[in-house]
Amino acid sequence: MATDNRNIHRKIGRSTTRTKCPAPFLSKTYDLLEEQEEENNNNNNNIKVVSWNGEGNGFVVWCPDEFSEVMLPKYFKHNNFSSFIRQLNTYGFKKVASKRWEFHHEKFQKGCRHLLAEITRKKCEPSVFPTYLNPSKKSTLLLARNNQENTTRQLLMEENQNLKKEKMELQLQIAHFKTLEMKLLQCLSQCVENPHNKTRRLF
Amino acid sequence: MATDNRNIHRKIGRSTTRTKCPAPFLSKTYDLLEEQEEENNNNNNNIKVVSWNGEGNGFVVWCPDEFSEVMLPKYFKHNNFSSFIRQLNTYGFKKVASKRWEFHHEKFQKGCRHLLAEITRKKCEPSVFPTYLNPSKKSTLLLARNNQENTTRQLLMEENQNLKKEKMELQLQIAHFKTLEMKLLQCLSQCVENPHNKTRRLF
DNA sequence: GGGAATATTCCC
DNA sequence: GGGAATATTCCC
Repeated sequence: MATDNRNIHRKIGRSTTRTKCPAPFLSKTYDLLEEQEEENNNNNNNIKVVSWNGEGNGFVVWCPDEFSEVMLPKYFKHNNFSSFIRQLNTYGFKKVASKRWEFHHEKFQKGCRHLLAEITRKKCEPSVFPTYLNPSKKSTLLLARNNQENTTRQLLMEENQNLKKEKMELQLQIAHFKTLEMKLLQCLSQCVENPHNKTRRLF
Repeated sequence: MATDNRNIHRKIGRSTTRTKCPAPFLSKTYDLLEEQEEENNNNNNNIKVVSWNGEGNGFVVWCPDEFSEVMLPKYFKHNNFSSFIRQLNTYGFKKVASKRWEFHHEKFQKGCRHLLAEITRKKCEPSVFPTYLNPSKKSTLLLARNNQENTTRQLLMEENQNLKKEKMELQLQIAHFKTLEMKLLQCLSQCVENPHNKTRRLF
C-alpha cells in the first residue's frame, strides 16, 4: 500500500478550523488535475487522460479506463470510476456534456484552490429517523408517533365538538327562556292592567 | 492497487438475502486468520503475527506493527491498526487481555464460519435527527417541530378554554332565566288569584 | 470505546 | 443521481 502524504489535508480538515480547509476529496481531485496538467505540458505528444477544460471552469476525464486504473489509486483508496463519480455528485458537481466525462462546479476552477473550502457535501433531506431503521420499523415508529399526537389532538377536537354542541343547546335554551320571559312579562302587564282578563291564552 | 477478490462477499452481503452472508469485515478477518493459520503451520520456526487463541474462541494479534503494515493492506483498504480496532468495536468484539491484543466475540470462533452471519454492527442510539445537523440546528428543528405541534394543541386548548367559559356564562344566564321564570310564574299566579295585589315587589 | 465526518460500495 | 450500508478516519 502506497503511503498517502495527502493525509495532512484530512487531519486539518477535521479540525475546528474547517472553514479554512477543503474536504480531502476536493483537495485530492484538485491536486490530481494540477499534477496531471504539469505532466500534460511536459509531454505534448501523449494523449491526455484528464485535464482542466478550455475555460478552466471544469475538467474532463478523457480516458476513464486509464484514469481509473492508474490515477485513482494514486489519490484514493480505490480504482472505481463510479466511486469517483459518486463523490463528485456528493459535492455537487454537474456532468455538463453528454458525450464526454466533463464536470463543472462553480467553486472548482483552475487556479482557484482557495475556492475549494467553500464546497460542501450535499446533505440528504433531513429524515427524522436514523438510517439503520428499516422502512417497516420507520412506519411503525411514525404511526406510533402520529398516534400519540393524534390521540391528544383527537381528544381535544372531540371535546371541542362536544362543547360547541353543548353551547348551541344552551343558546337554544336561552332563546326559549327569552321568548318565555317576554310572554310572561306581556302576560303580567296585561294582568296588571286588566286584572280580570284571561291571560293563559298567551301560553 | 491489488484487486480484491473478496468483493463477492460484499456483493452478496448487500443483497436481500443478507441473513446468509456475513459483513465483509468479518469474512475478511476470518479469512485472514485461516490463511495465516495455514502459514503458521507450514513455518513452525517463524514468529506468529496473528493467530486464533488456544481455545479457538478468539484471536491474538502478536505483532501489531507487522500485522498493520503487511496483513491489513492485503485484506482492507488501509494499514492502520486503529481502524482495524475501530471495526472490531463496531462489531462488538471485546479486548480480553490487558497485555496483548486479544479479542473475543461470542460468534467469532475457529471452525465456525457459519456463525459470522449472526454478528451485526452495533447500532448507535436512535437519534431523531440526521447526524450532519449540528446541535444548534437540531435544537432549532426540535423547537420548530415542537412549535408546530404546540401551536395546534395550543389553539385547540385555547378554543376549549373559551368554549368552557362561554358555556359557564350561558349556564349562568340560564340559571338567571330559571329564577326569573319562577318568579314571573309566581307573580302571575298571585296576580291571577289576587288580581288587585301589588305584585311588583317580587322583582 | 465510541460518536461522527468522510469515503467507498452497492443498489435503485 | 442519489439513498443507504459499510469502511476508514479523526477526535473525544
